[in-house]
Amino acid sequence: MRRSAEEKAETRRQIVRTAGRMIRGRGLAETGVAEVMAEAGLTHGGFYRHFASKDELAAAAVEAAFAHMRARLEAITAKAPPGKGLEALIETYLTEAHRDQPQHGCVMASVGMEAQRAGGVIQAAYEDGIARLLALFAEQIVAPTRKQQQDRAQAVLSVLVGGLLLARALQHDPVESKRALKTARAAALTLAQ
Amino acid sequence: MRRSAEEKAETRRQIVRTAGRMIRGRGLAETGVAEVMAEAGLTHGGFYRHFASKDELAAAAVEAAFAHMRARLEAITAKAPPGKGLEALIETYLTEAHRDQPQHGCVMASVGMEAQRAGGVIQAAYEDGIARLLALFAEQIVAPTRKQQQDRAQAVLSVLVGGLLLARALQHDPVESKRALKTARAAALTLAQ
DNA sequence: CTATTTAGATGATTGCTATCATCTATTCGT
DNA sequence: ACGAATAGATGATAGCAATCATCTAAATAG
Repeated sequence: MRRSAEEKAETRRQIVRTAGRMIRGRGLAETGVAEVMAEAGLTHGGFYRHFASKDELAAAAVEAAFAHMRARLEAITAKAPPGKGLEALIETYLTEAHRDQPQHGCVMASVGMEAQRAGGVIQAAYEDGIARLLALFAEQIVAPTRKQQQDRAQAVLSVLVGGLLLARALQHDPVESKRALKTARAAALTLAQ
Repeated sequence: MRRSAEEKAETRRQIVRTAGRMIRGRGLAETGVAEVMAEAGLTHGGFYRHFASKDELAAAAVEAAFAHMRARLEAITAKAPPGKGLEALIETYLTEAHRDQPQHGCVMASVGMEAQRAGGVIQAAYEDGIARLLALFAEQIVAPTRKQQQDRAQAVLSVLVGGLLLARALQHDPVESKRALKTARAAALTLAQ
């Protein structure tokens, strides 16, 4: 059942999208090739027509997830009033929706250490994604020097990720978890300036 | 080759300690029962004399790792000059040593989301560990009200974990990685007051 | 001192996962 | 239109991991 080049590319995108969701939602090791293919409406056999290995799929998924996030964040800063871009980013990141849906959220918060430990192409895609994310944050920060912009971007990203992780860890106590989100939002704003 | 009750307890401690190291260093899914036992100087067969399942071992390992960390951190605050306890905690957490040795470090930073997703006893041990860690931090924070103490503890823990994660993600660029540690230390100090 | 218990070793077993060989139906180059 | 190429399906295969049955030698109860 051969498909056209365009159909193949769309299939590939679909596989990558599905893998990205599953990896963030269930973890790298817990996501199997066959499951991804089934979820994408295919069987496991055709997988290797698209990827040389599970690792290459995972790397593509990490890359795509970061790219998708950047696109969303850029759209948000574009819509925000001038000078309020970073605030908008912070508000978007530290929400209950993001806490409750890791499968659609930040790779760093869902599979950070796993991607790091994986090594090879996965780690490379992860590290690249982080670097670009940092750059995106830095752009939105007003500071006297470039160095200070970058410093603050690092600080802000740190609280965002740590705050989200903490909010998830406290999820069994909804009040406490919401508090963690709120506290982290305030902290991020403080560190931004 | 039956052992005395004392020997058995020591063997168990050894298994838990080994598992804690391996789980933090390599990940939950990547750590096998047989490997843990081998690393502990035993064969895989005796495992079920000590634990009902891999999950129970993992839960025990998470709990022990948190307990060990609390003990270390409490020792550090005890040695610090009065009023400087939190500063000492921050300095200890955000070091290159901690960045480079996840197998001896904070569970939240090494297997946070994995433990969360695992559910059951592992998740329970993880969430309990976080709660106690937060309490330990709160104790060291000087603030007008208890609520403010807890808020700041949440904020500080968030930067610590996020900062460590970021420093690890930037490890390929040692300068940038050290900068992330330094920035996060400064941010944590700011948020503490 | 003997009988019973059991820590740990050995060796299945079962189930899952990544990967690959082969098949088939379709599409594209010519 | 026709033959080569290939996307995806079907169906192995190989390896690994968790769990368990059984065995053994030592320790403890009586």
